[in-house]
Amino acid sequence: MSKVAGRTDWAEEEDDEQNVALPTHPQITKNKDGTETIVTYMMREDGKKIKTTRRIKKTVVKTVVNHAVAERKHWAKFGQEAGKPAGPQTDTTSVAENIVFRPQANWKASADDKSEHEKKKANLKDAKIKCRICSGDHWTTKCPFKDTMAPEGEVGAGAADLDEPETAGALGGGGSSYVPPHLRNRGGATGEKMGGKYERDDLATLRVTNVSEFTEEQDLRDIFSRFGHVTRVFLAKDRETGRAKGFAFVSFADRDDAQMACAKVDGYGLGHLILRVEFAKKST
DNA sequence: GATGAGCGA
Repeated sequence: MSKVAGRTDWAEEEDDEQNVALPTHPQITKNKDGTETIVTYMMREDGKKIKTTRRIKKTVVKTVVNHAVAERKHWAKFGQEAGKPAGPQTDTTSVAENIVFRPQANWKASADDKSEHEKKKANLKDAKIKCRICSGDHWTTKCPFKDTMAPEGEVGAGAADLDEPETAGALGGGGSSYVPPHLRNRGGATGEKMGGKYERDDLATLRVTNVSEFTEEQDLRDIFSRFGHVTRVFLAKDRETGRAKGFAFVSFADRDDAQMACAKVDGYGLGHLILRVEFAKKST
């Protein structure tokens, strides 16, 4: 002990060959300088006794004690820890700094930002929307006549395609030049049901449900790509939180591969959940 | 249990 007192390090381990019964509780000695020396003994699996001496500096901290937690600390240990003394055992438990959750310091500001954003959005919504085809209060692209009529002052959609082949998609017509990626290049070699029933070529698309929120698109790609060429993986996520919503779409180049994957992956366990796979239906 | 997002006025 006197040897220990002169040391500057706070913890050390040393073997002890003594053949006496080991104390089951830590031996705590209060030192004059306000520190405490805690000596614990334990038996290692190979029969060696380990004596651990720790010298700690006590700081007075006012702590809010959760009574349920405090009470649990006195429960008898069970399982592999059965019979061990109270408190963390150094051979199985490492005690680390308590991690405290702190909301962002400027959370209020960011909340304000958001409401600003919402306001802007609302303003946009309130702004006058007038369909360029029928002058109704909807977007031109949403016009019920967009397939049959061109916006006022413009040539028909089909003719526009011929006149301006560089605009990747004025097809489907309807005014706005923007065409979302998945609708571009329609009229290519892919569409079997160009009659207009399918918004997207979903003939070889599987809907995967019961997907854990920890799953990523790559995980799904890894699973499905062994059945054939996966052309697209879409994992539905909440746009606000970024959390996976629990379902996904996986498209194959070949419908037969999709069929096989559907049969094989349905019921496959990913994470803690069991995947459910079926052919996708047209989205609403 | 859930059938994808995207622009624009």
